[in-house]
Amino acid sequence: MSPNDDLLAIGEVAARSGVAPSALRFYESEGLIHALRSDGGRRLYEREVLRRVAFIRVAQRIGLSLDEVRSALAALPDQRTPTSKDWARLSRQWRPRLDEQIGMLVALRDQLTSCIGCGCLSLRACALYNPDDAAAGLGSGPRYLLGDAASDVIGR
Amino acid sequence: MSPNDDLLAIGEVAARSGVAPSALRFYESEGLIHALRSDGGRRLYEREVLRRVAFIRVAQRIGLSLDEVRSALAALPDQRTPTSKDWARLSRQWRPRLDEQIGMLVALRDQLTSCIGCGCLSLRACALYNPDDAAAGLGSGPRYLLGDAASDVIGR
DNA sequence: GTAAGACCTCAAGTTCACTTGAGGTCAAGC
DNA sequence: GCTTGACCTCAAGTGAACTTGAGGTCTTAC
Repeated sequence: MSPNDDLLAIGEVAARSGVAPSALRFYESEGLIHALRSDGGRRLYEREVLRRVAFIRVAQRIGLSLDEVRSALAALPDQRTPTSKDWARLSRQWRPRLDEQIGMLVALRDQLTSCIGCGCLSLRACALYNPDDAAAGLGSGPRYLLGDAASDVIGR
Repeated sequence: MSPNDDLLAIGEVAARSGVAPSALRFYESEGLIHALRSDGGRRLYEREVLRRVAFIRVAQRIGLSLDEVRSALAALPDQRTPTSKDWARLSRQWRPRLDEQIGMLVALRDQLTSCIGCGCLSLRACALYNPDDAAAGLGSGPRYLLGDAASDVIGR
């Protein structure tokens, strides 16, 4: 592999994408991006990787885990460089997710004054207390989500 | 402390709030809630704790860390049981945060088709790539946020 | 030709919000 | 009186998404 066949070193990709080199190595270890190697063993990235990284970061902002991102990326063509149509197709899938998240927060906001403001803040009756499966992107780690278990009311 | 002066055992609080006993102990260790003790050393909770726990969980849904929740709770009166007015005052503070989050997601959605759809997905120009300080609630752990470092564009 | 800096690998550490487990105590019912 | 189940403490583990560090190699510029 010749050293500058329009390929980027990891530092360059890092600078251009705003993603740390360690993160890029990590993404590679996770199978999210791919790099060629120089004779000396250094990573050489095709320009395409910038779009891939951008995709990953935006997907994360929307609340996808890297696992989900990996699945999404798996839908890209394997044997040719993805076109912008390919990327558009992928990102269109975010739409419902975004809509859902927005709806969730709006509902939360609408309930906020009336619900806590009124002093009920109950666990059964209060709409604030029905996160359902909508806890995407809030915090990390194993966690029991509020669900059927929340079955009582605060007041006597 | 008499064993049933209208106080709740940890299991009861757990069942009523939907929060695991281990989490309640954890919250206590973090100074978020407080418990009296029985002669035998068991935790006895005042009814008020249910509202406190509810507050904590809702705050988390909005994206606050436990650290922030602690600060918020510090604003509650120390010497008397908080009234619903007190709680309302606290939760009103969530409003701007919620508004901001919603705005962020809406902007993201609005940009989505035009931005990725058009194939630009650039790092400098694309609105998708200006998370600023708005990464609240996305994932965990130390992480470099996209910022000034993201300073280039994908296309040549 | 050599010094500096960019890069390599691999293992271990970090944060958050908890959970799990070990080893033991307390309280209620029979 | 004894079993059972709820509870106790304290230390260590978990998962995601990385970062940090140690110890070493490559490449470039002078």
